[in-house]
Amino acid sequence: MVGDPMLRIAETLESQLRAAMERAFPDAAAAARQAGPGLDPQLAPASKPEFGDFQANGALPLAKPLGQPPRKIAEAVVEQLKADPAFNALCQDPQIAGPGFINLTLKPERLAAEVQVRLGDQRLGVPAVEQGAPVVVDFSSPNIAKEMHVGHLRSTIIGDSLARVLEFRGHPVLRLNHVGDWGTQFGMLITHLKQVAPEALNTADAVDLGDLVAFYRQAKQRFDEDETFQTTSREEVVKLQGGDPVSLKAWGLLCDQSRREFQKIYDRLDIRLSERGESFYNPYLERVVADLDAAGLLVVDDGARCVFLEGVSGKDGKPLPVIVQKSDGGFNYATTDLAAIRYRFGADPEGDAARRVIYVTDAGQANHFAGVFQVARRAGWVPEDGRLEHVPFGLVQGEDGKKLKTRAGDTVRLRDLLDEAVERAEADLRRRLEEEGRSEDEAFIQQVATTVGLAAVKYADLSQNRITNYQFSFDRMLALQGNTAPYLLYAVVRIAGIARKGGDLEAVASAGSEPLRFAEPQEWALVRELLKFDAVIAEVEEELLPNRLCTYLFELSQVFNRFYDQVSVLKAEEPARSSRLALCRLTADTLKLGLGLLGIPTLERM
RNA sequence: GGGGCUGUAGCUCAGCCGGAUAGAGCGACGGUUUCCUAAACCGUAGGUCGUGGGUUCGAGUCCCGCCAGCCCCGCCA
Repeated sequence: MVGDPMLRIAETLESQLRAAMERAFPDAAAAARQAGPGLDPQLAPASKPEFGDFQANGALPLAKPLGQPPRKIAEAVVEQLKADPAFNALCQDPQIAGPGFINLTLKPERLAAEVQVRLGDQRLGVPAVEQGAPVVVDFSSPNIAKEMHVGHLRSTIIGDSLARVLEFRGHPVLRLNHVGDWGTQFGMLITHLKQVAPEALNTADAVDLGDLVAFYRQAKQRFDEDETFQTTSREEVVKLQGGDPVSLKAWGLLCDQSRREFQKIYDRLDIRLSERGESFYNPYLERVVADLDAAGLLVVDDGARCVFLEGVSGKDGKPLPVIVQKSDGGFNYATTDLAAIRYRFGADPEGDAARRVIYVTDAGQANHFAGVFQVARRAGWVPEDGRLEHVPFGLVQGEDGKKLKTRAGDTVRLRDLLDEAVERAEADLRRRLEEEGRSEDEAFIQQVATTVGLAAVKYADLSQNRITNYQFSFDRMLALQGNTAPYLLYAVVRIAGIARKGGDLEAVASAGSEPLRFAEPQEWALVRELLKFDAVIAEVEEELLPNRLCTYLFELSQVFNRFYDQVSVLKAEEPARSSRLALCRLTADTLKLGLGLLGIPTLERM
């Protein structure tokens, strides 16, 4: 078990700095400890490479209380630091800069040693947690009888990536597909089909998914316009939820059909997912309502059973309700979500015993989840140390800046999007082959086009901070230049090329090799970039922001491309050659692992 | 009316616990290939961080007001 070298260095430095500050200013330290956690060295990664590896800003806030200029304070701290042999073993002489920053640069041999450690480590310096309670990641969640469209892409890809990161860290992850297979929509659809296409309700594959989508649209329209249809649909839902065999059979057929279509998309995108739809929680709904009642949280209002939220008021200043049972007796999505929360945190045979539950849905549902989470907490269904998190992402907007709506008909189907991505990647590849006079067989072209096209789609989505809305654009999403998946894949390909031309990447990673020797600034830049990986993974695990990983991998690729451009590897003399090969090896491993955590496979040639 | 999110270069976006001269990509302009894949590299131009206050040694970042866009607000999910 290697631990997390860079993180450990940061912690070591922090405690050394704190000790130095306390020796320099014992009175201030005592006072700070009295008031709170004590003196804070404010250690942070250096904001610019020329400042070294770390900067400590802790001298500045002391200027006022101590009545001394901050640079003088920094000098006193530095003096104490230089008296610490452990510090001197780690760092070069600290520099004081600007108004009173203390800049720290790690000793080169220390950095080289860290690279060496990671070369021999499968996990590249990222520690594995002890196996603990499961983490539930609820993502993708398409609706039965609807086709997956671009809106589902974000949830699917972001959720998958978060699950991969959590799994890599060693958490047992439950990837749950909370498909919309229950509720009013089925009442609508079954009622409509009974009238216009009854065969679809008792014969498998009597209609295909495209037809089903059309029927759904018609049913939705009738539901919005026709009060009688609305009532019949609601009755149908109650029958279904009550276990009526005819309704159940029809429902089962519809689900099977959609499920097969979803699976095709998941297979293409290499998404692993356990289906556990809304219907799964049906047997628990009554108890949810009963227990809310027993807890004294339930209020009947206008015939509906509600829990009124604390701290959230609606139009008239009245608290906002979460409706858990409709006036017609039917349950709705809030009830299902409550049952799901309870089940996921619940103890083993009747639950998942999770400690962290993550929902990857669009930001439009933020209010809904805030309400449901509050009710679950007040009902006592979230354990003390349980984390219940909504991971919202921005809406996919049309060219008009408005939400892309299913009903509007201008939705881009996910399968069409993926097809287009692969086609564009293929056309681009064929053009390159032509220009470069290369000749490749058809299998190679298909393989590369598929990988590049799908990677471009995934990366386009993941590389953006998920919280902001984005305007859907084929050109932007499928761009193959700049900060895109192909740029990262290309860096891997370049390293594979070095290996093909005689660079032994296996040997440099074996134990007992010569110490690494670096001299060029491009080498040091790459070393420093490589050593950030573990901190990035820790951050993604905590913040659930895959774009941080994307940014890192892009920067690593940039630094590598500069290195590759300006420093030759294979033609270098020893020991530079082996040391550079080692950097190539670790870069490739880091990119492969990092891209893998984004759900993107790499290539040897492209 | 209430609530949430967003507003940073021509466009699309990063910007971590408040830290030094606000960064990328695209687009524009100019350059680099007898050498490991040029899907690359280097350079130039481009900014009142929506706006007005406040907090403090220091604010794109925190607090308040305002403006703009999007989303949500009782029996759809």
